[in-house]
Amino acid sequence: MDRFVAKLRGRQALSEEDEQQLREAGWTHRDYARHQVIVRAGEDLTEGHLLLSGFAARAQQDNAGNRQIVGIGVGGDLLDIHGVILGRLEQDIVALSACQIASLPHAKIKELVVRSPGIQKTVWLQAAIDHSIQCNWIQALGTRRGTARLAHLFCEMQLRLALVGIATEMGYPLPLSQQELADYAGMTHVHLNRCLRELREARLVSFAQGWARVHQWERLKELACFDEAYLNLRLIEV
Amino acid sequence: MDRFVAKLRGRQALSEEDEQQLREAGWTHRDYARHQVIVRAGEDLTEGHLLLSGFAARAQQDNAGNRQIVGIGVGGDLLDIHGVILGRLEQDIVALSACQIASLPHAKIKELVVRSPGIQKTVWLQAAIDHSIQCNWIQALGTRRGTARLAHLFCEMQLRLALVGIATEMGYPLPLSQQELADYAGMTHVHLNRCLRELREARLVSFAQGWARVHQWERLKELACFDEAYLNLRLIEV
DNA sequence: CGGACTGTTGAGAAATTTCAATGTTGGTGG
DNA sequence: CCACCAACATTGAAATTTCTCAACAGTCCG
Repeated sequence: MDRFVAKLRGRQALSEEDEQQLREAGWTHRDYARHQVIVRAGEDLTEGHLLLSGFAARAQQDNAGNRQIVGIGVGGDLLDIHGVILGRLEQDIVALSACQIASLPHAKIKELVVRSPGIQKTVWLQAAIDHSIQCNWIQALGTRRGTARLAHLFCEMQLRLALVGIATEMGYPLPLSQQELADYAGMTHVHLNRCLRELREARLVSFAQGWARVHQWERLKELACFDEAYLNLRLIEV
Repeated sequence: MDRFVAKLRGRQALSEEDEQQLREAGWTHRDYARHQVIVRAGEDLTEGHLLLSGFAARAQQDNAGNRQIVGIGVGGDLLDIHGVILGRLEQDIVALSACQIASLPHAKIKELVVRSPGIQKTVWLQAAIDHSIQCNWIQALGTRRGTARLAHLFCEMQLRLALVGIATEMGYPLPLSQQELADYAGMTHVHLNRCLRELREARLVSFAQGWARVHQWERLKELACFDEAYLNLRLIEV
């Protein structure tokens, strides 16, 4: 059942005992449809959410109604680590596709973390990688524009999804509308559309009907100034 | 000596015992001058760094040489929490002003965190707030431009510095050159200069010689669509 | 005094947004 | 099966923002 708990284990060298504890912690499984809200901003939060399959967005809205997607979660991601300590999130977490979610009460998470150094490390590691991804996205927003910014996005997704076996040589799913992608990339959907066309015509990446395909990895990386070190894809020893 | 350890305590309700443990953990004190590198990107990292006084920037550079400041640390901030688990950072941490730093070996940090739930909570809380700040900065970069983006920056700094008693009704220090501020705001220093002028002429904020002063807090907040909830300024119970 | 860094301004070029219109697709009910 | 509607995608053109290039003033320091 929980191939993603196993995935976490494989990546971060959890012991069998830790894995056992995780599996039997008493996860509640729930399915969400596209556009359903998984966690609502500002509401009291008593459970942590693990995304087993599908795509989820962390979206923030300001008083003026502008929406910014501040992060995208993919299979195997803990979606609201920081909610455990704060007891709420400032962002909505929204399903971008059909999602399978496993959730666990905060109390139980805290207990697991205290009891097992391996689990604690796993959680911290995910937090550290999330942080790293955000830093790099800030860099992309601040220093790159148009096509280069999008190139970064497609590079990052390619690697994150390859890690969990979702991206193949046929490309990968990325179930966002152009409007949603624009909310993530920090540009208007009109401009996004034109940038996508440029990338397509340069035969670097194509994106249509929620499916992305990288045609020229090296040149795309170059355009994006993409350095994958920040994703910490290789194992880290305890 | 450690008024900032005490500050952490005050804010997050550490027990006296925790505070005692923190104080006596064996911090190494070091002073840095403006522009000195405190942590270098990619190098092995064996200590965590607490900024006692001064300002520090997390700065990231890409192959093309573009520099982005992804965060600013102020007195009382743990600068490299995530380095504890990753063993290195992808960013340089650079002193923006004279800085007093207290550092502690990772092993000791891990030990403290395991031994004391209060300290663990303090560290997590800081990580969660850092995350929150980053999310909001991503939102600012993605949805606001020019003066509104800067307005957000000045609002945030006002509150973060007021919390540690640095911002008063006379304003607050912000020891960045316009070039550095531009590297943070994701715009050119030329454009930044013009935006600063606009803010000054609108009598919302003034910034000169490393000193910022907010003249019309409410109107500034409004321009920035600033909602301070994300800073979690109020206490959170254990 | 000269040199480096910082801040300021102007003007034209380029990127991006805004507004508006049109095409395309997929689903739903008749 | 078709008509129709609602998202979604695409394009054009003008307005606005931002960048680039270039020049110049101020300050600090050796």
